[in-house]
Amino acid sequence: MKIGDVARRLGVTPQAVRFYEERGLLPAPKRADNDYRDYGPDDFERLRLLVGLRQLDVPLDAAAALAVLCVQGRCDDVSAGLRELVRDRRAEIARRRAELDHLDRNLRILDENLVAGAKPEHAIALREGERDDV
Amino acid sequence: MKIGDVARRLGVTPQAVRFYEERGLLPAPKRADNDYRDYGPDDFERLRLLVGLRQLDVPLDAAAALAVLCVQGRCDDVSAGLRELVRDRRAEIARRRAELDHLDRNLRILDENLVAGAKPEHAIALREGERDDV
DNA sequence: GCTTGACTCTACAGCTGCTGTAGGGTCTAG
DNA sequence: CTAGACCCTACAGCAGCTGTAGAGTCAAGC
Repeated sequence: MKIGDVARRLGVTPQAVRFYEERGLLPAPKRADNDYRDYGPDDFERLRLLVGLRQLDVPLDAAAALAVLCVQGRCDDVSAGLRELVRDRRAEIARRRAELDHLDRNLRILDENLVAGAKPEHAIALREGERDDV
Repeated sequence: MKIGDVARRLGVTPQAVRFYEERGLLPAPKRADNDYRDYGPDDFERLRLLVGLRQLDVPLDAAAALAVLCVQGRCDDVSAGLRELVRDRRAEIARRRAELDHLDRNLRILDENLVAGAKPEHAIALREGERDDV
């Protein structure tokens, strides 16, 4: 299979696939006579795992490490590592959600102040983190 | 005021402040005899606005543009631009929240599957965007 | 007067995870 | 034979900084 085919099937760009290879996160597939990359089922599977993990927002290096364990059939290690990773990811997501909520609240307050006629330079105050005048 | 002082008061690093200046988002302050940057009240105020807007996750260029209008006293323009920006930011936040929720749901499902003893390589499927096997 | 430590300066590399561009080669259909 | 869709490499760029190297400056304490 050519790079465009695997990329299409996995919903990524050919550049991304080359990028993974260049970073050593995927083994280089064999090349056809015209020097085109030629992906076999194993290559495809490994890339599929990598892409699937990336869609779960797993950092690239961790995703690659898990994918390699996976194709080596070391499922138990993978399972353990993966559950830990999932825990971390979900904690991070909770954190980011809280951040977004906080941000949204501040933006709402800013908007309300502006509607009420507050001058922008006063409405834009520093929030939490460092105080100044307020 | 020296760069470390303004940075501390605004809760950012001196490098960040230099970075803003280098990118033309802040005017270069005058220099003391020893070539240290010397920030006056106006410099400080402009930086304060910039930092405040950044804390609201306003993109750097937009934040800089608003800050300059602000210190020029064109409050009405600022107010209008700012309200529009706030609207965009909040929409973006809602979008990102939805993404995070989606992600968290998928991670939860993955975790449940792993707990139930599913093999990782099957549990890690591609979600929405491109189908494959599921 | 000397050292120590905390600051300042410039200039540039690196981070994440790709995307885009330039400048070429290759394959396929009409 | 040509047009268009693909493939190749190599490198620059994005956001918004952070970190590092190498050097100067300043205040306090001995």
